[in-house]
Amino acid sequence: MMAYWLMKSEPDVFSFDDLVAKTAKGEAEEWHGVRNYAARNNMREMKVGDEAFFYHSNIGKDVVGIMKIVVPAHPDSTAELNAKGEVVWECVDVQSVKPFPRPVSLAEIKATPELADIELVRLSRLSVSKVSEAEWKLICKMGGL
DNA sequence: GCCAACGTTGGC
DNA sequence: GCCAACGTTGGC
Repeated sequence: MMAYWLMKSEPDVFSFDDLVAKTAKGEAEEWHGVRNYAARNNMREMKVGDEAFFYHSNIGKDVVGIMKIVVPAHPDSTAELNAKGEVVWECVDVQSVKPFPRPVSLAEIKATPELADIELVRLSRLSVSKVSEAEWKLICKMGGL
């Protein structure tokens, strides 16, 4: 079964446009740098073909587009090993699917009663969160898709 | 720049 | 295993 996700990135570090440019060249982006177990566990659950919202945190604070998982969870090449020499941190690889004609802001999401339970709001510090099918469809609609 | 919400660390 | 202290994220 297909699942939906939301992944945050600070656009001055890596933006949706950066992902679109990479995808246009036929490359995928390794979503490295996640150092939180709940976020990692979510990435471990992702399957190739799952779709995720790209959220710009700090700057913009809006959902700007859709991406897809193209490689399932694998060791994060930027992560250090733990004391036992084990890889603790993992990441998936993603490519862009399409931008939203109109970005959906965090303020709009918070102002929408149907989205009151979305993890983006409920677990505000989690950088990789789950999105229900109903939430996904509504946010796509709000974004003009 | 501040602060709330959480996660992590380390002493006991 | 508990909990205080501290660090980080991210919105405001």
